[in-house]
Amino acid sequence: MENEIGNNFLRRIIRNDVESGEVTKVVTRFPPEPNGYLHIGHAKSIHVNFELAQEFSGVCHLRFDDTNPEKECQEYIDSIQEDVRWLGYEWHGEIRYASNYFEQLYEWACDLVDQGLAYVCDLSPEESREYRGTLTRPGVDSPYRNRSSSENRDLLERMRQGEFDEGSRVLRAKISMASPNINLRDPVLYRIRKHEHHQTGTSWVIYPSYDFAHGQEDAIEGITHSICTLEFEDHRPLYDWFLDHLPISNRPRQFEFGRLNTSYTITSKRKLGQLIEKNIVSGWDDPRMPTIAGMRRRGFTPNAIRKFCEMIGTTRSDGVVDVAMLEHAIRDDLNENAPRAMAVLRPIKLVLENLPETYCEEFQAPCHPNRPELGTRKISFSRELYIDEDDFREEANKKYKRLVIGKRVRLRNAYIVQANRVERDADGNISIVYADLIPDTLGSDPADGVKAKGVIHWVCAKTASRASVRLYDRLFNHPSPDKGDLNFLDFINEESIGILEEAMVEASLTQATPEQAFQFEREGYFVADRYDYSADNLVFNRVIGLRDTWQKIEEGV
RNA sequence: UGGGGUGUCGCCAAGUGGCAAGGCACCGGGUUUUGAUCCCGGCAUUCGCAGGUUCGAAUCCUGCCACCCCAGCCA
Repeated sequence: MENEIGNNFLRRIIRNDVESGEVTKVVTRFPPEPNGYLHIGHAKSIHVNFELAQEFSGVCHLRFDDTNPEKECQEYIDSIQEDVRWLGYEWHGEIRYASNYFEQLYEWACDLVDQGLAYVCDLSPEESREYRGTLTRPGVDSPYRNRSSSENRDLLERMRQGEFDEGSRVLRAKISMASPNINLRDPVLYRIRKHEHHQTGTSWVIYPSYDFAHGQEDAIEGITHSICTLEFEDHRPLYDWFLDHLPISNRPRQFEFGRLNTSYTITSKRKLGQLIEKNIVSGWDDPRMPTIAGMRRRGFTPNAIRKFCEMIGTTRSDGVVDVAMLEHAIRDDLNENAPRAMAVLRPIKLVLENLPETYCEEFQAPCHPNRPELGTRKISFSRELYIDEDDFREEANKKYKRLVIGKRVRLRNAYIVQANRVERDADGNISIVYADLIPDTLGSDPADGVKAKGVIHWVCAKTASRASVRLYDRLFNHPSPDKGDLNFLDFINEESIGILEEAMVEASLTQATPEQAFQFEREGYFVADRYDYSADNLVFNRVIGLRDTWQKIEEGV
């Protein structure tokens, strides 16, 4: 297994711990705050935590770090659980909540107070900021720093009783205002928030801070390896400080890895929220969103997302992963697993004039060219077909391998045809191409030896169904839309969605199920929309196009 | 100018003193009833830079440079 997915520093650390007997049962956790939808960056974290636990026969918890009721709600709790499950992971035991431990956390706070290691501070938020100092200047002790334990205890209890206003007091650890690590300058442990909590209702008006909660939550749950992202590295001394000074026997240890950044993508919850507010996208699950829900609706598979996470590795360096890698992951999965079908996105009619009006034939076409075990599906063929307007030109150079007047082309899974002439509509656009079917070319080359240059897809006009096809593309046209001073809103790709209402698809596609993915041959991978697809309202989303070297050639000319 | 990190091909990433894996992207060629897939080949004399130690350094030492994170009663 380790050869399969390579090596990384976390795996090495855990392996050492297990081999040395330091750790007997590996326990990790994925600890999201329920204040938004999960995105591709979370997927990496989920993957890291669950896979590591699995690899070492351990377990992984799902814990909601719900210490800030103002930003959290049940909708997010529900969506997060759904997304984790959809990705294919099952957490160990019940869902955990930081709020399950509020009483214990409070007791520990009292403990610190009794030890003279925490105090109630009456500084306002503004004053507090001034006393904290700056990156280069040490902080100054709060005038309330030396209150007696009993006074602190009294004040803390009254904070809990709701006697004081929000912002008027906090409980702080007494560490050092001169620490070069700003997180150690008497950090806040509890703040007053008279806000209903989605889990605990109105039973609390004071809430623990992240720093005071996280390590202790880990200890309570017996977490052995607490894995988080790099920005928490400066908090580790504090994480350890609480464990050192509280009556806790478990020793979880924190390790940090580099957050995922992907080109042409933003993952800031605030900014993603703005896209929704400004109606640039339809919601958290818009198929262009980098959220798990969005990617799911777009047609990504859990398998592809997991593969992607393996591909990018886990390190302590922070870089930007090319979104092309993500695109590769989904193409790779769908190429292997998606059944093929034919769909004409921009139809023009092809009439085979040498066939009788009533001509009708049926073929069995393989569902997958490289996997015969996936079976076949029935496709029908008649005098009138639809082909894509891009697949016909009245004249073209020899690089163009599709249908041209006087030339031949193979109809995928069917006969070779030769174009004769066109008919135009009132606007002068080609509306019908007339052609002849070359007899006896089903599964073999023409008797006259004149082969077809290329292959195009088609659908039978008699049996095809109209479908709505949504062509999605990258949401941004800049590789780092929110880097530095850039405003991501300036780089919205206006062509990130294109809706084709008149696509024509082969009859078998009326039998799809929502979220089923197909390769529309020569076009790309498409998925039946999770919500809007039904047998009488065919709606497909383009997940990703096929690799297109022809387009490169054309653009290069 | 304080503290904590990171620097290996365009991107991700192995490598942990013995002579630069792999993937993505890209470029050639072959197969092909998808201009797809697949297959074959190419793609870092060099590891941020400069010194030093060593028979030997991406790996050890010294100095420098660049970039990221931290001054929420957010997580």
